[in-house]
Amino acid sequence: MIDISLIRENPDRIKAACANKREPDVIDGILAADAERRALQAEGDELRHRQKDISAQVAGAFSSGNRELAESLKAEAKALSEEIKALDERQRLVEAEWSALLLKVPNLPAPEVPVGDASANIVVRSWGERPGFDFEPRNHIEIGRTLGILDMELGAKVAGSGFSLLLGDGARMSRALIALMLDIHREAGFREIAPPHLANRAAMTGTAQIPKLEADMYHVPDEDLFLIPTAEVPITNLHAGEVIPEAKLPIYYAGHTANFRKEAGSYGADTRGLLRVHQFDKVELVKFSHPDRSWEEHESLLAEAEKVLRALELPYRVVLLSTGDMSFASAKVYDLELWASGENRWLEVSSCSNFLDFQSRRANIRMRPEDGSALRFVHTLNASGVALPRLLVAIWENYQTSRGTVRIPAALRPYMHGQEEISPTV
RNA sequence: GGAGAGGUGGCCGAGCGGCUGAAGGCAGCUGCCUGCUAAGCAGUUGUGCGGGCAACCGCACCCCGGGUUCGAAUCCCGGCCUCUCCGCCA
Repeated sequence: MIDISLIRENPDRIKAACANKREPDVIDGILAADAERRALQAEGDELRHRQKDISAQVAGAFSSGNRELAESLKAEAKALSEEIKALDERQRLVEAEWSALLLKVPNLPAPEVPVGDASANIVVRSWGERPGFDFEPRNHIEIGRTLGILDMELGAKVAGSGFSLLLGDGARMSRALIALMLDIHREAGFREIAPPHLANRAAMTGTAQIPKLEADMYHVPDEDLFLIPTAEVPITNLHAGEVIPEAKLPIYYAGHTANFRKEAGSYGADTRGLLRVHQFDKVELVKFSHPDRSWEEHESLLAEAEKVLRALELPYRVVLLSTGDMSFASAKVYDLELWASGENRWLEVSSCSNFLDFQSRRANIRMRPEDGSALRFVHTLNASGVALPRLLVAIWENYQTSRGTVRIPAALRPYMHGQEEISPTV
């Protein structure tokens, strides 16, 4: 969340950020609640001070045998105690309102982020050549059906519409890609994590899925648990409530999980095949950074995600998202988009975000500086490295042949026992 | 799922309902001392909120949330977590 003192000192700047991020403006409500909260606390502290003082005199009065004085002090303290209780109740309500509103304020976009909607996004660079074909390239749904490696109907049969099901070499390729990606990241110092696929409400609030995205997550009511929409949630919350010694930073983690998203309201766009499904695998990269060095860490994190696409020799571009297109919690986001020849368009396979101290304030993740100065919030970052379904789409569509087969990228062959091609299964 | 034990500061560990933000030890920091290392002596070392330019002052925090009481780390209730035993199970 945003530092309350920043809101007090510069409300207009926060309001502008809300507008640019297309988020409702709750700043005036926060300022009002904040003022009331502070007044109530000052009043309560003063009453508690007096109450403590009188209480302390009770024992003395008793031991010196002055019963009457003791009883009158008790009565006085009792009256104060009731006054305090009433005040506490009001303070609790005001504070609940205050913090609920505070959780709805988005992070501030970094200065270099273009203001506007998706049309203001900037293509930072491109890599690789789009493949040429001397035939009409097919899309991944046709390829999947022909090769017997993807069956959306079966996914719908056992779970529902929007659940994919990979078969045979499709499932194998998915597994191989996960291994390849984790190996790449391990090489770069990312510690592998296999976290729970469910997370509690506190964790979801810490990384800011709650409150904004609560309705988009699958929920287990009995335990108040949520199926994770990204491994960012369990991994970032690994250090929730901790104070990390400065020397331990930065910390890098990589984890593979399934991810679950209702995708409510997104019907009509990208609904075909693997482009937008309710459950998908992803390798996620998470960094805990020294607060003074997160911008360098952001660039190197982007480069880390790019490694995967380069290893697989897939043409991609890097897009700097505008204020209106970026996520609630982020200060700056690069998207990685793969070219998919059958879809004939770019597909987002990774978001690489710097959250600065936005998540660490919520999850209370701090750093103890070596020079003994005050604790500071660390910075958190994450990137997909990368999402599986659209990666499969791009590989199948870009590596398809006129014979109807799919060549396996060279880097992936060692992970598939040297297999070079996926052919139709009978 | 059933039965029991327990959750105190960076760590270990004490704590008759009041003078305990919390003994003692360890670790850390600062001085002093010692020809190196070690030892020794003295002091010091939590976090958050509110107020003040500031030294500082007030309040809160002994897993979390309620309750009893003039007063709770200490008593009562609920929850969470850890450990042991039994049952069940990939």
